[in-house]
Amino acid sequence: MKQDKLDKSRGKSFVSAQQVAERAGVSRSAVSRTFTDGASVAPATRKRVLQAAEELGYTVNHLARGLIREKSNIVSLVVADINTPYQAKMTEALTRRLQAANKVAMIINSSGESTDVEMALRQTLHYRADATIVLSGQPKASLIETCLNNGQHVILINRDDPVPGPVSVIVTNRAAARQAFDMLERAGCRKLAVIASTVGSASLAAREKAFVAAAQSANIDVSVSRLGPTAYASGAEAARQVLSGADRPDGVFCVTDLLACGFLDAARNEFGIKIPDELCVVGFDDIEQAGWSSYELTTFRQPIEQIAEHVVDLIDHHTPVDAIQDPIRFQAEPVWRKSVRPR
Amino acid sequence: MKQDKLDKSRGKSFVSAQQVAERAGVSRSAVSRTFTDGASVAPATRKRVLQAAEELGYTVNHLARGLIREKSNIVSLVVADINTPYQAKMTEALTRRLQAANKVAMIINSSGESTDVEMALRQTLHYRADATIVLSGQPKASLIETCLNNGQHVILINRDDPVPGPVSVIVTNRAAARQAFDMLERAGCRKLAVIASTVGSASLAAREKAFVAAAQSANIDVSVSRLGPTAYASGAEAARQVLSGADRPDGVFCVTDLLACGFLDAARNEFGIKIPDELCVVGFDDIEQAGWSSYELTTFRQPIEQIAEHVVDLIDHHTPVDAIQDPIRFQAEPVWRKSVRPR
DNA sequence: TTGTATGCGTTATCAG
DNA sequence: CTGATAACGCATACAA
Repeated sequence: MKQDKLDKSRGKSFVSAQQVAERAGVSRSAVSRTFTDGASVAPATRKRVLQAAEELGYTVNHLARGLIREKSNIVSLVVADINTPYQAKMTEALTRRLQAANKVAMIINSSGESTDVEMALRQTLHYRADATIVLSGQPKASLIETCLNNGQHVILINRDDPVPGPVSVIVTNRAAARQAFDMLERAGCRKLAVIASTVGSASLAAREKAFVAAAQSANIDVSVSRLGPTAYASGAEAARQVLSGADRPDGVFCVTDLLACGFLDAARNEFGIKIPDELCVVGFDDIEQAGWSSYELTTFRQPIEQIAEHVVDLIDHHTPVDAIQDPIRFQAEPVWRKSVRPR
Repeated sequence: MKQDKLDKSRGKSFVSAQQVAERAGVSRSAVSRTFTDGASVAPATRKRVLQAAEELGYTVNHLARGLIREKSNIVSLVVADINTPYQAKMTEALTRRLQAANKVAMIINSSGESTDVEMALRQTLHYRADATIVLSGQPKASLIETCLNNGQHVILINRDDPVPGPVSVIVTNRAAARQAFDMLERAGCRKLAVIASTVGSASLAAREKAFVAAAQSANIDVSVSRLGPTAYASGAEAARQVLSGADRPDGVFCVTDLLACGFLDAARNEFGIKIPDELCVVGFDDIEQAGWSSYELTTFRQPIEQIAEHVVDLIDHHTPVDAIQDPIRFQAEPVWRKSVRPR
């Protein structure tokens, strides 16, 4: 008996409620009740159980608990480029708030191939996640439906696909892009360029199109460059192409801050262009680097904390919806720094 | 009967092996065997099961599987500043490789308070994670021991605490710091400064001390600044303090690239100092921004991919160790760019 | 190869 | 307030 307990405590294996019950001299149920919120258990019993648990190093097995409660408290985050400043920030906010709501984040790295997103969603199902938050990739509608059918909550962030079922949370891309045009137009820019990317999501495409539309309806010349992923190097490459031509643009809208940083660096260091005197640049996202003194980039801030808060709320209250939902929109606010001439 | 199946398939709830078995006209075990590697099942049966599963949208419940196999395939990652370039990169590499090894990463955000790390480790136990990888924070030895006692693998990355039990993976901080000194000394620097941080981990402290020791044994003057967390702003602030004095240093070792970026920006943009002509700067980590053309920072690269590969290997092979293990060391290689004068 | 029976660690239900 | 018992979904030893 005693021997058995000793073995267990050293035995490199998890302690069960049964063992705690034996040590405390109560039933399994008493132990269970001690660890479930709102269960009634006498203070004395509770105390004895708690002590036994402490001594044995007992921890409730959430795998088993999730099995019977049909609620795992796991939320999966499907994300591709966690190492990208924007995604990293979003991931940080989401995991922090999820944790505060007594949930835990399982992160699914869907980098690269198209099959990966599929695998990712599969994992989500394997572990019976209560919800899936998609930050990257374009999951097939059929897979989303599977998640939904299994009672999972599916939340799409900044991928405004016209898929019915999941809840979409997006930022006011079009309005912000129009505002970006206004900024540049008022700064006196008369020849514009927008730097987008080849792997653009719906959000990025929306920014690009809205900007172009605004420029065209104001009869101002615009060109569009897409040459590479949404990364620093692509922005620099775009600058090389766009700025080496005869008539350079005097105003540029980069669909992403990362692109803008690359563009700015190439423009200044390779072409010796003065920002914002000769060229104005507007970015999007307000990543940390946008505020660094080498960039001082005028951009649009995504309200990441608000988005994260809202998403976690959504999951917590779990309003199951059958109908097609309108996406929830958050305002992207302009952040004035020094890459655009004032007024 | 039939009605029941229909209800289940629409009923926003997960499908069980039982339901698949009924539809395929086989036993539960047949279904189970179809989905377990290396189990013997007739091709015909297998096919029928697979089809039924497909139709019903069945997915193996890894929670239940983990319960009986005593192996959840969950690995938890304890990390504080995921939004920091270095940690983000490491997290990306780890999650990607974990996934390739058929495991899934549960991320525990241990930002802020000291109790958080404790809570984090607790979560790790709740979900019966097979292993815990600690990237941030200083978990109490007692908690680590609890994890170990429960048969978990504990891996500490870049926190070379003298705790027996867990496996430590670290980078050759001291050697690299000495090399940093050599770089600066050969570049002709005669008055040095090291920029560290107030919340320094053991790794950061090791870099600082080794650099100072090297300088002192060569009879070269060194000062140490620690004013803030390991962040861009702290580096900039350090520059303001260090460079406003009468006799400025002509060589600086920043314990982290993030600090170095802040230092460089302040030095150039606020003091008009020419890098590397008037001042040489060396960083550590080789984050992406170190390669951006505004910085061109000479630094030391942490072999993140190698580390991640090794860590995942370690978890896969699960060599249980009772003895105190020597930390596994990886070489941090110098990356020459333009913030240090050549020769 | 297949099916039956048992157990994994929990919690919910129902008597007491 | 407490204890016995039946699920939860799955994998396996054993018998067929």
